[in-house]
Amino acid sequence: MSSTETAKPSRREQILTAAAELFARHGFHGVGIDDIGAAVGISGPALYRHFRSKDAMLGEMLTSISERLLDGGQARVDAAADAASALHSLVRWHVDFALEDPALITVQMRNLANLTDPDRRRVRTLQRRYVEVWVETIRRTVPSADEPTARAAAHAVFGLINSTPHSAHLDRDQMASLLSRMALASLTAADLAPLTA
Amino acid sequence: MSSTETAKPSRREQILTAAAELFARHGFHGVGIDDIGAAVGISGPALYRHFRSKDAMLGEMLTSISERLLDGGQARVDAAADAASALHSLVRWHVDFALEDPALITVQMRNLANLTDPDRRRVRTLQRRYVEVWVETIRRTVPSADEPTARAAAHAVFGLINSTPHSAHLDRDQMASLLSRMALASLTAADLAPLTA
DNA sequence: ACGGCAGGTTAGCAGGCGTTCACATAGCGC
DNA sequence: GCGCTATGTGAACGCCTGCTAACCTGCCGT
Repeated sequence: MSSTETAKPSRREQILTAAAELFARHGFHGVGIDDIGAAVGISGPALYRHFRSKDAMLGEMLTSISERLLDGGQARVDAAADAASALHSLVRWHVDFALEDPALITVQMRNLANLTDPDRRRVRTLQRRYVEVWVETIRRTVPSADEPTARAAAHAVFGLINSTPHSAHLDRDQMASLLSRMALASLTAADLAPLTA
Repeated sequence: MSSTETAKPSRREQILTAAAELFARHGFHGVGIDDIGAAVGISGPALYRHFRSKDAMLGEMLTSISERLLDGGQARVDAAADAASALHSLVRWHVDFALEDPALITVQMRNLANLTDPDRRRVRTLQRRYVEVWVETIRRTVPSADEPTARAAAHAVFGLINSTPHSAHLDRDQMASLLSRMALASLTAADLAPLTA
């Protein structure tokens, strides 16, 4: 009874974390099964005691991150009093997530193409739903934006926030503050759909 | 004398373009030499008449894009009358570039790690200089931003603009307008460095 | 007319990769 | 104590991939 629940996440989670780091740095195909093993102190084929295949690791990792992102985002929006604060906490949620786990965010951005077909379908569905949460929230705060514009703006903001890993120049709090402010400011400019700049 | 210069860019450029498209979609390691050949109508090893290796293709492609980005950006800044219009045309330059060649931008964002060591050094140097152009321009327009903040903001804006390939919901002009406005708006929020949001 | 070269072809090799196999061993319920 | 299960190991296998080799061919300058 000393540690019935805290001790469980050991190996599997450990492997996933290490693999995420490696995938983020070298790309899925740039990382060997032996590299992942070495990163957690075991060697090579031992990983197959925990995962069915290398693809399964990526699949599980991307599925879980997409689910967490969607659930957390939805929860923040549901809990918000008004549209403006919904958008605010949605931004804050994504920023915190990206700063908390830069490797995972990077993998999700870059390695969708390396998923197995069924895995890719599942992840894309989750991502689409997450985007939908954003689109709705954006349109509630910036009513003059039509739907395609809001969608494009959402993707652009994801790009802005997810660019985190490439610049560690600031400490976490400053970075979070900067990214949040930039994201929100950029979204307020997402109105006036047509007309050249 | 009929076509001494316009006819040359044929094969080499053609291959590079096709390879960029494939690398962007499947990742460097996810694309075979045969795939690239097939994409330009020749088959497999014929590519070695034009490039020394697969790495050399990526190297040349990333070096050239980094040079074009830097030169174009520098030129826009030099030609600008004041700081504000310098930033404006810098944004416009990058946006146009990203919309013109989404595949190249994607490859540059994602496949730095797959470069050969010497190639990576050269590309990183070029990228650093490009970032420097942005940092200086940002600091001239937003004087209250310190240098690390300006640098982080520049990276964030790159992320915002380069997210283009993932969303083709809008036509080119609308997309260019939207991204430009979002980028500029986000940069105006890059002041007030510290203090939590 | 012709020799050479730019550019293409197919066959084959060597290395690396994901995966499996046969085997070891440590903890643990009976 | 004993066997079962969970976990790890090193060797081996088969495939796939980048690259080279040997050979072909049409164009272009002289």
